[in-house]
Amino acid sequence: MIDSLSQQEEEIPIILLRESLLKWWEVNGRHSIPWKKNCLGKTPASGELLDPYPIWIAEVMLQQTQFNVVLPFWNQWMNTFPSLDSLISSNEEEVLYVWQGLGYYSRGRRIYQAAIALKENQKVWPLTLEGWTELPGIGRTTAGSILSSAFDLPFPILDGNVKRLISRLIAFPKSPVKHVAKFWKLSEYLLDKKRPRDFNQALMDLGSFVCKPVKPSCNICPWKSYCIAYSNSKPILYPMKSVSKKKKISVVGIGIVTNDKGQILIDQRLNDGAFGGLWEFPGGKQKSGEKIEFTIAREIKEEIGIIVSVGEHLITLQHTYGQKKVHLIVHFCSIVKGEPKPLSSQQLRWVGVNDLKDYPFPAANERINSALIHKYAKR
DNA sequence: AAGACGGGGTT
DNA sequence: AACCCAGTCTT
Repeated sequence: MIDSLSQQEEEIPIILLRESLLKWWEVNGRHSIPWKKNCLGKTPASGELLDPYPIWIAEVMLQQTQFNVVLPFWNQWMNTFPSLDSLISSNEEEVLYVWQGLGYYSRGRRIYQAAIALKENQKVWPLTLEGWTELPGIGRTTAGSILSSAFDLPFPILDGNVKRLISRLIAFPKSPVKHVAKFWKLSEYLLDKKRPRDFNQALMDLGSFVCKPVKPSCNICPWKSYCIAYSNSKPILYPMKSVSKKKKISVVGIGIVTNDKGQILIDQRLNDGAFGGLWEFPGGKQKSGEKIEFTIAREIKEEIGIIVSVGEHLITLQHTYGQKKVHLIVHFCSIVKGEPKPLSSQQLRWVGVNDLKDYPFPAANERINSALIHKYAKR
């Protein structure tokens, strides 16, 4: 049972670790976080309750975004939506407007969805892990942060900082990603149950100021004398990475459906999901054993509800985005039967080749568009 | 170009 | 439960 604590780990000196960390934090931690002040603008006493609303907003903003980036957006947010009630009486569009520039817009959308859910729950703030995690956009780490920050309740956290700290502390020889259960147990085990708010913040501060991913400042680390990676080895080796899997190539068949006016059929993707709201030519992923012409016909039947015959090849291109490689194989098609319907997109449109430039396409499609323009110019 | 990252979705 | 994903930033 690798995910439970070994005897050796149960002997790690938690009392000394807690004491030394909190002592370090009192001098060197971040103590000017606006959402961690009470209504008098003071640092709260142990056990004192804080308003969860500003903390919730901050913690969601802090997902994959650094503190100094978040701060101005949080200020703007609190000016625009100072309370849960003001957020509820607003709408998604205004929320996204305030979110503009912060990235990961689904976070903003989920905050709004969660606000609506809270309203239906009589606007009572949850006091349990499940109560928070069932809200959109809140996983276990964010829930633990909110519960410990707002109510000083003893819930652990496990973000990248904590995974790195623990990996180094015990010189864990594998990727934490594969052993999250064990890391959750260790985070809970380490947590000072008498001062969860301060302790979790101290963990984060230690991770961002001292136990950094590169160039950790071990010489000033309060855990220097307890850290196995420091004493034995090189801290920089941890956390271990999981063996990188090679990115898989997917093959996508795309149809240029034309009508007798020489127009081309394009569709607008749904707003949520990949390339939300952008326009594309109909098509989709090739299934194993499928001929690409069949893929195109099948996808167009599923997405547009028409039967097409797949004709001349236009272009094949490769594109890499994120972790994925795609091969796009593009064929002309003509309608054999049926009336186009937007079965899995927002809308369809017949457009002339010269009007394609007026519609936003995913980057990979630009080369298809220029191939089309080229082709039509020669006719 | 490739990896890290927290929540969520899928299998 | 074990993966995989989208989107953004860092290396």
